[in-house]
Amino acid sequence: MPKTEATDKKTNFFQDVYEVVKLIPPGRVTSYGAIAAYLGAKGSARMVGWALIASHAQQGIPAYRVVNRNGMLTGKQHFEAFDAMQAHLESEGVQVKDDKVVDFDKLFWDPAKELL
DNA sequence: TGTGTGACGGGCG
DNA sequence: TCGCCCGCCACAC
Repeated sequence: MPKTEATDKKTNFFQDVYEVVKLIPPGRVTSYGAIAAYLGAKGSARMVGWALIASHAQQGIPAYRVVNRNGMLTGKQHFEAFDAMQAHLESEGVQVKDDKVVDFDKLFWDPAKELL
């Protein structure tokens, strides 16, 4: 046994979150709850947010495409720059107004459906 | 080992 | 409609 799965288990959770986030297509956004539900951890959306914080250590993780259920860029304060999150979204064609994603309902990307 | 915290979500008044 | 509380689970101290 190469490694203890019990210890690797939590790591899988973080990696799993990264995998889903990386699968989010440009110009689209999703919510923490959607990712949590897709991972089977429905109701534990906070864990997704926690994983996103750790995602800073990883590269290629478009965490700026992940917002809360209201479409608000609640995690922007955790970015290198407060406007980096909004800038990235606008760069992909996602309109952001008052730290909120415009037409969030249309741009919403549900991994449980799209990634089926 | 136990307590507190957190990039959330849903329910209730 | 707005605001508050509870639940949820992993991690840090």
